[in-house]
Amino acid sequence: MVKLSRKERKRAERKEWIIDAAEEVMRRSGFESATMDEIAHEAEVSKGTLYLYFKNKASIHLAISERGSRMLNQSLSKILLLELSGLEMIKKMGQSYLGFVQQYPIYFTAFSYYENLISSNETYNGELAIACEENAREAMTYIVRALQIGMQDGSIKDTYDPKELGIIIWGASKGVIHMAFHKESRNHMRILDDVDFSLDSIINNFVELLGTGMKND
Amino acid sequence: MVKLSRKERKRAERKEWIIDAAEEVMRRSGFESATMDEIAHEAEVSKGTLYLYFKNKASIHLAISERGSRMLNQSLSKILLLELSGLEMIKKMGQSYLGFVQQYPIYFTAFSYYENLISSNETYNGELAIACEENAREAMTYIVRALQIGMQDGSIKDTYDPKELGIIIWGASKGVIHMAFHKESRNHMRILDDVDFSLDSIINNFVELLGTGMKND
DNA sequence: TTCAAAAAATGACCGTTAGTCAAAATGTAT
DNA sequence: ATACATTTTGACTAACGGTCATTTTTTGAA
Repeated sequence: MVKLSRKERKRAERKEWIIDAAEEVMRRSGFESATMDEIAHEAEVSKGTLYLYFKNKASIHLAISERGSRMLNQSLSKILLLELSGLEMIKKMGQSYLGFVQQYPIYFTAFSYYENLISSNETYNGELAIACEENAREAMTYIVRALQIGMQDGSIKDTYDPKELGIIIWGASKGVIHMAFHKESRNHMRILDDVDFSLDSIINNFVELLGTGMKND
Repeated sequence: MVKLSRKERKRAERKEWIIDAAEEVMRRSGFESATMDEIAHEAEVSKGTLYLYFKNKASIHLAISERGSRMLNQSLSKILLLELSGLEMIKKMGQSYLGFVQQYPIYFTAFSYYENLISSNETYNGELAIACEENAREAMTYIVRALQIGMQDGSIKDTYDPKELGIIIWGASKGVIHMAFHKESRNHMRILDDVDFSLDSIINNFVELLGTGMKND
């Protein structure tokens, strides 16, 4: 049993190593343009080996998304442990999400990609996809928990259903950060060119706006 | 000059015809899976002909996005002509956007796709891409105009910068609709499965929430 | 240490698809 | 009717994701 476990550990390490390589290649070329040959080369294995560890290219992408969402959850979960009002927790989560996106843009790109492909690809049903969904569900529970805390401590209106409000906050945050993020990282999206607000300013105002909307008077 | 114009008109018609076919194929198979051969077959032309009208596959996708964003703008622009307060205009725009997405899901998918690919593909710099950007900028001006009207008629707080608020509203709306939309159209995204709110309910509450946040007290 | 059986890794190969281009078909003007 | 210009065609190429027979490495019993 010990031997099997060592083998498994080695296999897991190798898998992580391949994900590292894939992240690097995708950082350079984007998910579409990254080829399996490139990834294999970067990981210093043959192409065939990639397929011993991952079913196909989409699986590699999913593995990156899973890793990213797990990391994000870790930082969100900590917020619930702080001595804050529910409303402040929600605000903190927004900032935390932004910080995550800024620190690891590759994961944000991966998430966006994931959501676009999920509907059209068979692979997005397997084990890894379920893990991603599970992570997303977990993130949602953190938000809902903070909302419930806020409704209890009186910092957040209790006229909304916390679950529904959670979906709204989650979706809206993603949308705003998506937009603001693209403003930072691209030469395209010219809608935003004649607007010189910083990403932080946009997010802060957004959090303020949502906060006012759900604040208890 | 008249002859040249006729020729040009014919060419433009043919182009629209190809876009129609491409939309149909992508509705069936999704953008990724749609092949140029399929599109050619659907449009009843040879593959080579596609390339006489569009530089490449990405261009066809852009043409669809351009068409969609032009349609959306048309419905947004009408709202500015109504006898409404600025705040009501903004709410109406949100509903209008939702209606558009529900009526023409293919364009919403195209927009999402567009935003994911824009950074990685060369084609997203040419004439069509500029037209898309121009449409997006135009949509933004409608939102900003409504916000300015609202700040003038007193229905919207004037503590925010209208342009910045415009970006926030636009981004947040896209995010919420994106999420709610996927809930409707997919069997995935299981975060949302144990939540049985309707798309309309989510959007209404979102509009309500944002509205409260920017309402003048 | 030796060796054979099992496991892991390899890369030449295959099918598919975006994109090209020489040849064919169609349109136009005299 | 003919010659010239324009448009269309589809066989072809290159590149990529994915496969699998073969080679290399690991393992453990003698």
